[in-house]
Amino acid sequence: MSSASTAEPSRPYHHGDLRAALLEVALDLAREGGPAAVSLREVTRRVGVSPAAAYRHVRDREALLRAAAQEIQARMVVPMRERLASSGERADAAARALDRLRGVGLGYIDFALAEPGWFATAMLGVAEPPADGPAHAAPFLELLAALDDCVETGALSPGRRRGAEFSCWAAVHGCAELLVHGPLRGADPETVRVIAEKVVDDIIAGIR
Amino acid sequence: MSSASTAEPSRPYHHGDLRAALLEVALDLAREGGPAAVSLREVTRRVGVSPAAAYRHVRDREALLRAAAQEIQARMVVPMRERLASSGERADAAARALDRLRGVGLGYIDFALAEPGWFATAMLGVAEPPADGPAHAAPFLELLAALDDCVETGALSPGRRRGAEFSCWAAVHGCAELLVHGPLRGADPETVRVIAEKVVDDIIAGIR
DNA sequence: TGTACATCAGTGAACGCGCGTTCACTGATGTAC
DNA sequence: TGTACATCAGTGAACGCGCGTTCACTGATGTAC
Repeated sequence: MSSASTAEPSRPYHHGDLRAALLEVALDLAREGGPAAVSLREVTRRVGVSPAAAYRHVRDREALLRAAAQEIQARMVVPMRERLASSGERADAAARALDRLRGVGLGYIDFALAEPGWFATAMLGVAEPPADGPAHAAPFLELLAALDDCVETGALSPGRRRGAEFSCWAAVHGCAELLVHGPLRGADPETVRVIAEKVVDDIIAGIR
Repeated sequence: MSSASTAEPSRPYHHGDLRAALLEVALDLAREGGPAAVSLREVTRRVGVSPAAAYRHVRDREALLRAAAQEIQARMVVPMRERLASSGERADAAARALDRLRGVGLGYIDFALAEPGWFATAMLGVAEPPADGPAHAAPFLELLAALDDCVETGALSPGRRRGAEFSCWAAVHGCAELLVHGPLRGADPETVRVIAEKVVDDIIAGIR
């Protein structure tokens, strides 16, 4: 029992782990109303603590927001991989790599549609990656891996690899942004799915 | 002189045309700091009028912001056409149509990079088109025309026309968004230009 | 042409809101003897 | 094992900010006679 202090930085002082609680509520607020909805006053209010208490665990509002962004990025990767798993078994390694690339793109769009508040918040973390974290966002790393896989399996010629990550990211990100905020927001899921698949297929065709 | 009341709704009462002045200053503020920087108090302060005066000419803050968004959209079309004009004379009508399509995309990205505050503001007008304006934003109409031109000149098969506008818009919009807010913001103009051209060329290749 | 009147653009003050951040404090906890 | 002490997480109140919007008003203008 003397080894109670495990890997987590949780300290059962007064609250237990206020920092974790703040982050959790910040994620709730971001989910409901995007980054603008994350205020230190509302976060501390929901946790049941005075506003000033937050400053023992977080430099300022922006630091909390960036921590939330990083957490969201990590969660984004899950649906991007799930789609891969559901693509079934294919004999052709190149075809599998392309499926994976497609899944990464569609998973990105799915996430944006399912969690628009989180999606908008995650972008803040892309703009300002945390000093203690990776330079590239997790979803972007997922895309890089998928593209490299395409080259290795021969689905994408090495000559066409350069800059392909940006074209893919741009198309998929723009699609997500427009579906969430653009003139088609609120369209029926069927239509949305068709459009998302066309955008992803078009950009994959374009980089090859 | 009795026909002084021309087409414009300007009335030389106290200020002259306060509505126009409010809109102009709103555009200034949006240019400097994006939509969040457009507050009625700051707008009226700069015009030199009391905050309440604005309510004689504008329903509320959001209405002014939407008016600004529509004006920005109209201005966006200019660089999108300029690129077309500078593409020179080409014998092949199909090649000219593709040049035009390319110019529309690159002009869109150029505008976003040159005027990020305006660009962000313009998107609000896309989400909520004004009741008295067109259903589609001006830049989007420009894209539709360029694509139709491609079909007419044979640069794009009619079968591939459907949905192409969304793929193009998504790629170009995502590219702009990422160049302005993403990890590459602040990159040197040379790099930015290369990336923008690759994204545009990739998506055009993809829809054909 | 001159005067009385109606109109309504713009005023000034106030309402109530929420925010981020700071400060001296208090009181529960962990630790040293 | 028991007590004194140091630590520092959390408090409560306050600072100063800016915002959107409303209200009764005042005063310059256009118009009707």
